[in-house]
Amino acid sequence: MASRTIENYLKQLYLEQQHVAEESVAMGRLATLMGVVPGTATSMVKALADSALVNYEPRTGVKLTAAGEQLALHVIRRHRLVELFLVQIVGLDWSEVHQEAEELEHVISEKLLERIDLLLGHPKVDPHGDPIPSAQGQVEELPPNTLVTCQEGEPLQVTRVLDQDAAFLQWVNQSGLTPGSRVQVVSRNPQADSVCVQSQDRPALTLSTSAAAKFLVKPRVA
Amino acid sequence: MASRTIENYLKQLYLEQQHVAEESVAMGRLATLMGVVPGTATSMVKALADSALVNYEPRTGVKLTAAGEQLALHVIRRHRLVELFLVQIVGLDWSEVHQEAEELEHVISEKLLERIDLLLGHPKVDPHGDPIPSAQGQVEELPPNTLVTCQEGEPLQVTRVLDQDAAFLQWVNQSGLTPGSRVQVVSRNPQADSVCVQSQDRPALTLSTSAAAKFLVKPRVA
DNA sequence: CCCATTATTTTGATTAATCAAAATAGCCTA
DNA sequence: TAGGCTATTTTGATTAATCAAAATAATGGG
Repeated sequence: MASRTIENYLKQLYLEQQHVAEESVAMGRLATLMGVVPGTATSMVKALADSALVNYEPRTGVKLTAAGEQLALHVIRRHRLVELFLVQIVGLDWSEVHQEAEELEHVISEKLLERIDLLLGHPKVDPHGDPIPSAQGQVEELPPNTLVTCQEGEPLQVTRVLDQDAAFLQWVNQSGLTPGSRVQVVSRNPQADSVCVQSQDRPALTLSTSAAAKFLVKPRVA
Repeated sequence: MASRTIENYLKQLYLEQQHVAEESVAMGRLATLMGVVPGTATSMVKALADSALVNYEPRTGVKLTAAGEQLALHVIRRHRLVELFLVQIVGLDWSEVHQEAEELEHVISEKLLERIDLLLGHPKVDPHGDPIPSAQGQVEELPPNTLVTCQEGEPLQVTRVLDQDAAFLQWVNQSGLTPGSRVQVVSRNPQADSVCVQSQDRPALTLSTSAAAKFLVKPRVA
């Protein structure tokens, strides 16, 4: 069985790959996510590569293999089921369950996990709206909602930006629509072919429908 | 915070001290309980002694300090509350919860623990009949039941033998009334000053009231 | 009272995960 | 194209927990 350190590296890699358009994750980024110095990430990733859990390109980055992704998905399944369990059955507040699940995800037996899954009625999403992978490691890829397809006023979080053009991404940075930022659609105007978006505490921002379609979003429960 | 290894050493020491009449636990015994070679136990115990969690007499044995006992009791509280939670709320079988609790006891937050305690209505004993220490580390020492004071027919487990005489202990070994064995009182005869006891699948056994009083027992829930 | 058996302690290595700091590679700019 | 900056990798140490095996102490029988 993978150590909890390995499980955490795989999990972070999976989550990072989700909303980073580039295929592979840079070592520095991984080190930051894991809260270790870069050298530690390098040596850990080499070990993961030896176990065929990741593909590692020195000086370029790291990417999960199919096996690594499966393992990551199982950890994420545990995490998200535990979160929902703690909210629904135990009655903790959804804001405190992430930290708790961070530990529990590594120690819960398969048996207990499936019992929890049953108790919750095989749920599809966790309290944050994130999808729960199946026991077979399949994720219900949420129908990719964008700033164009989502509901007006719904609290959202940007998950991914589908355009790699540098100038575009620079503008994204300035406008505060980077992955992770909290946004909501204020209004749409089909005649003007525009979408008005509010990002965090910034002034509202109007962009074209085609530009808005480049932003994948997910529902936010905060 | 103590590592989970330290928590486990302290827990084992506490449990062992419970039903061993001698004050201190021998190193070899501790090593066996922890599933490590004797040398490992020695070096670990030295570290515990440096942290003032145990008193260590080289070549004699080890004994929890007040601080060590407090820590042990907190671990045991976690363990037993988790066990009861898994049976009552999650619906696992009482036979499988020990293993599960063995892991969970180290990672559950104080908050979650108290929530579970509340959910269960501040219970006094776990599914095995073992008392649950309070949040302040107080144990309700169960009134010391013996083969003389318990109910006839009640399923019991021997917890302690109060006579250190070697010949007596040898006889205890032969008769199968060692700590941990499952017994029940078949009948008592005040006139004959005797107690008839059945131990596991052995033939029933009759001993004097004074001999029977040397056996501490606790209720068994199997 | 000495020796053999047994329990315990020492010693020296090992493994996983980490850090600090030096070395190196890649890339961009002047 | 030559520096120079930045990200990455190497190298050498460290810590916690462990084992194997040698050394040592205690105990009990002859």
